[in-house]
Amino acid sequence: MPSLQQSNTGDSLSPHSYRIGEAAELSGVSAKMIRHYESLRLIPKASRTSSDYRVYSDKDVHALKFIRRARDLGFSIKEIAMLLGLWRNQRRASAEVKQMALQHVAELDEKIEQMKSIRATLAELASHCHGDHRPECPILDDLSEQH
Amino acid sequence: MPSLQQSNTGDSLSPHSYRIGEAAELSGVSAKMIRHYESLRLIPKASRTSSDYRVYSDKDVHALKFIRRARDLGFSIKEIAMLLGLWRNQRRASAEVKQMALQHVAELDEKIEQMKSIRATLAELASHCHGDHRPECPILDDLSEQH
DNA sequence: CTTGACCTTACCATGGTGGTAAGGTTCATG
DNA sequence: CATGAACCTTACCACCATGGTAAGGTCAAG
Repeated sequence: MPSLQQSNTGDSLSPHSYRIGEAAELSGVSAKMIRHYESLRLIPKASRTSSDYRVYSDKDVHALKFIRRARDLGFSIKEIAMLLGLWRNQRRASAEVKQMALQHVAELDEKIEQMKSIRATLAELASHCHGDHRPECPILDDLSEQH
Repeated sequence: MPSLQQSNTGDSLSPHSYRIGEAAELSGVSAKMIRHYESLRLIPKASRTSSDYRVYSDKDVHALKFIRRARDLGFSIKEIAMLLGLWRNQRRASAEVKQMALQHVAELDEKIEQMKSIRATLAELASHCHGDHRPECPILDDLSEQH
């Protein structure tokens, strides 16, 4: 009975309250990870009902979506902590954000190049492998050679 | 003093014995990881000196190099376990190996595409960000939008 | 005999996520 | 009002691959 249900009267007039499961569904971040992010102090401690259930506002859900999106874009938790700081900060300087994004792009480029190179090596090895019942296999031969 | 040093008489006539540090240096796999691989049964338990030091042969070092190379090519421990099995197996069938390699190539392709897409999104966002002292920042705006 | 470089085991950390167990709460239905 | 389903709570353990540290044993050279 305490406070939570704000009467589902159909109107979605601003700040609803959500329990963790609803917040998870709305934000796309699992309940598990919401608690985890709280423990990492990525998001503030949620307020609680009298029975200790976590309560989230629309604003909280919004922040969770922000995090979700940033994770999808490959930002680490630490980077997201910084982005959230800049986001919440009124006098946020776009320079910092841009710099982070560009650095991230550079890191991605490096990883992509690495993976492409590995991919090419593997594909090359596979192309020389008969792939039948015969024991000869250039892939294993390559692996067992001295590099 | 027991048994290990096989007299460094310059000749590299076959199976030398190595302690874990040497095996690590020769194979490119850290001592830490050699022990780890042993605990995972990826490699057989090393024989020991009377003072419990692990002892490795040239053949062992060769296997470690195999593992190292396979890791460099992005194979997981489980995959490497399979590859090692096929490698050590006389009647190794190249079909299995080729199939693993090609599947790995396909997974790499998928990951590369994902990363490229993320990279493009980020670069696009960054290109619209002034990157100066102004607070406007399309990157943060995108992150905080509903997706 | 001491010193330093090596080895041993056993533990903890990372990052991001999933699972499970054991218990409390809320609500609808019988 | 009692029961059960669906939710919530905390506290653990797991992955994968790797690095670190601590506390101790061993060995060769000085």
